[in-house]
This record gives sequence, structure tokens and C-alpha cells, in this order.
Amino acid sequence: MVPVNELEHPAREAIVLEDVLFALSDPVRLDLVRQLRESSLTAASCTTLDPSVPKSTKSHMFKVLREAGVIRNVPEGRNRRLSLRRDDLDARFPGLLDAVL
Amino acid sequence: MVPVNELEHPAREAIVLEDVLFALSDPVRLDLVRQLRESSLTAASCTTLDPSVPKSTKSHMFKVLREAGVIRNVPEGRNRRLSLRRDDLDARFPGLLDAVL
DNA sequence: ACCATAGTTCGATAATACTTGAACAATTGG
DNA sequence: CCAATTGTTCAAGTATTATCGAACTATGGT
Repeated sequence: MVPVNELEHPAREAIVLEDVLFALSDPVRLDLVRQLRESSLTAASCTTLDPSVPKSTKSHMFKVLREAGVIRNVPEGRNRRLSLRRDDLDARFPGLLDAVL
Repeated sequence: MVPVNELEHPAREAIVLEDVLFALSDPVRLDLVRQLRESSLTAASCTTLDPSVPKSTKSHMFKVLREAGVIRNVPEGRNRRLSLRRDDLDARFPGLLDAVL
């Protein structure tokens, strides 16, 4: 069993454009990414998702973005810190984030 | 009088970013769009799709791209001419196509 | 150690999207 | 006008994604 603590993130070179585009093609996920443009967030303080959305649903959204290489999701105490992988995305697909966000 | 076989295309202002991203998130569709970057194509001469793919499947792919506002699909004799809506996309989402193609 | 908190994972169901054959529409050539 | 050509549309089946409750994991506070 893999520790549930540290989640898998694709390396910069392994980020696939199609996966990024798909991850960003959902309005709610895109909205979250736009929030992360300013600064990182803890999952708990993520206000793009109204409180009525179950945490399992939120977690799934984070997963799609994380597995596509769009965001980083690292443990921080009892919380999770979500941050945009701007450096990696800018290096791999220059101009993409600027165009989308 | 407008021919009946004219298909619906969203106006420039009506093009939705999420729809564009979704349309481009499929490898085959993205490949087609990259081909259209150079010049327009007739559907028949579209070589991104191997001949084993049924025409209904191809047609559906064109539809997704057309309804997202990514390509134009206009009748040309017995054929269809497919072209990238570069002007509209550049105007609406500057830098996006450059980053993606 | 215990308990509450914050999130992930699992499993099942619902909602979307894809694929394809068959029917239909429009055009060209004879 | 008729038949061949080129694509679109329809409908049914398949596959992929999304949603969400419940179970589970890890951490921090008391």
C-alpha cells in the first residue's frame, strides 16, 4: 500500500497537453485554477466550491487537476495545500496559462 | 437563399473557453487542428484519420470542434471544407492557439 | 491515548461522451 | 432524371467521467 499522505504528481516532462486541456475544460476546475493564480490555498479554504459539495467530490476535482500536472497537492499539517504548478506549465507550454487564466 | 446544408457555427462572442479546451483535449481532434493550422482541408483529404474510421465517426469529431467554435465546416461542392477559426480564436483568447499548436 | 478534524479512497450510480451502422440530404456527372 | 459520391443525422450500444456516502488514514490538540 502506497502511503496516502504523499500523492503522486507527474514530473514536469511527463505533463501531457491533452490532459491539461481536459482538466481545464471544466468550469469549476478552471475557476479553482484561477483562484490559485494569486496564491496557494488550503483545500479547506477553497471557496470556489460551495460547502454543499461533499468533500469526496472536491477531492476528486483536485485529483483530476493534480494528475494532469496542473496543481500540486501537498500535506500541510491536517490540511492540504493546493498550488498552481505555474513554473512547470510555463516551461512546458509557454503562454498557455496566460491565455487561459 | 441559404443552402440547407449550412451548419451552425457559434458567433465569435459566443465561443466558450471551456468548450474550446475540451474540444482540444482529445489527441485526434488536436492533431486535426494542428493540420488545419497550415491550410484548410476538405474532410475527404483529412489524413489525420485513418481510412478505417467510419465517416460518421469523423463527422462527429468535426461537429465537436465546430460547435466549440474551433473550426469552420462549410459545404464545397460535394465536399466539406474544414478550416481553423484562427481570427476568432485569436481575438477571443489571445495566445491560446499559439500555446497549443 | 483518545477524539475531532481534514482529506483520500472505494464502490455504486448517474450523467456525458464516443463509436458506428443505417437512413437521409445535397451535389455532380452522364 | 438517375446513380454515385460525400457527409450529416439518428439511434443504440459502449465507454468514460462525475457525484457522493461510507470507510479509512493521518495529524493535532487535550
